[in-house]
Amino acid sequence: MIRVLICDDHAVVRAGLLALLASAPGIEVVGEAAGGEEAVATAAKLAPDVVLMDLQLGPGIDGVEATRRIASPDVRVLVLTTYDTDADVTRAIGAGATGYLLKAERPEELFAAIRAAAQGRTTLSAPVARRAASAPAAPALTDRERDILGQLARGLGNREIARALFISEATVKTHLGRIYTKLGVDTRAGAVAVAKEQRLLP
Amino acid sequence: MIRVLICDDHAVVRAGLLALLASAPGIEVVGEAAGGEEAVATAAKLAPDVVLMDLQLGPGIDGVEATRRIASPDVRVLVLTTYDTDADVTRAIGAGATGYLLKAERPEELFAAIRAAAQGRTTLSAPVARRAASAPAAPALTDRERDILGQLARGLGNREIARALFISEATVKTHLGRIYTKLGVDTRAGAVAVAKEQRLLP
DNA sequence: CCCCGGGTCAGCCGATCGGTTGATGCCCGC
DNA sequence: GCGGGCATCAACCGATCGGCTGACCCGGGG
Repeated sequence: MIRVLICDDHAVVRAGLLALLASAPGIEVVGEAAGGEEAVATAAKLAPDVVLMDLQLGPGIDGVEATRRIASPDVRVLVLTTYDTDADVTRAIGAGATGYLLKAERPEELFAAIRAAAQGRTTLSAPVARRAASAPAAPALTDRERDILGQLARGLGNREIARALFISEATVKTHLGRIYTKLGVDTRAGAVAVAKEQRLLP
Repeated sequence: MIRVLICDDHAVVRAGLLALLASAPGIEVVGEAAGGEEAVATAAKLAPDVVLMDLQLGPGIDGVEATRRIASPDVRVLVLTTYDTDADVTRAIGAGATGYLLKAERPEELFAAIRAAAQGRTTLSAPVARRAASAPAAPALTDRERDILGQLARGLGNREIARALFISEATVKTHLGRIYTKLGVDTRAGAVAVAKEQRLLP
């Protein structure tokens, strides 16, 4: 039996997955977690074979960070989430996830992915794999650029962003220019829109 | 038996709900739908007592519109979704939803809400009801203001927005000013951030 | 009938933004 | 040890934005 731990911040979804996986032969749900910290603690205690991990976990550490702390050859992490933006996929894989599935996938795919993950084999949802192949060159913002973008999304002006981050206004403008280029926009409003769309901000 | 139709664009979630509701006494799932149009058609054909409706349904008509077309004294619509923004709640209730539940709710609450909905009684998730009580005065943008906001979120300048909507630049600025006031911001970037946060745009 | 909310438009102002060019310092990998 | 990516800063420019005041038209409800 493959021992599975479910991590999702929505109780209804957890219960649904629990009931769904009960019908899957060879798979046994041994525990649930509603948040990142809880997932890390429960995974350490139960030592499951596979952790089904959602990326959006409300307050506390997010699914990527939880994945980073849990993933190991003994405990595989299979991401099961709604979105398939470049940023999410690359961050999750980078954090050590053994697979990346979309909730839109058919349940049989989920079962198969869990079994594959238990053996250390990676599974990517079709849309994810397809876009990974025809990589449109991911923008990949730097940490500092994300900082600026975060302040920008609060509606701050350049002067205010500068003060908030203890740098000069000139530097803010430089970073913004590069952000525009990477995101393919030319205004702050457009940058915020893309950032929210691509889930580049927490 | 209460006959239930499940509408959600995520196959895994549908399967989960199906399995979960199978364990609820007195509740019987008679069908599934992955999109708005499909939900309307299936509801018409099966005449379920309650439709479990997600608001985010990918392409096509959204959950609110589907609710509007389905809701009746014979077919109650119970919204089951992730977000609880003012805009979503008011639009759903306005469209005739008999209840508004969050996926974060405990499964027992879901069962109870389905039974309540079947009898025409309204159920609101605790967080939803709480905020409805202490109403912080919903902004409520006009149709035209939403139009402007939509173009703004594409990163367009005032001149471009004006051309896109066949109005003068002056009018765009007037609308923008009112949008800022209603959203409690004072820059276009801030307006886009709030719009995405509050899910004011499709 | 008149008022009011929503949409439209105008002109003016100072402040801010976006683009450009150029430069310095740091740390990492080859 | 040297290039290169990253972060930092400067000065300049024209274009745009945000705030303001005032105005017109339309449609519907009191």
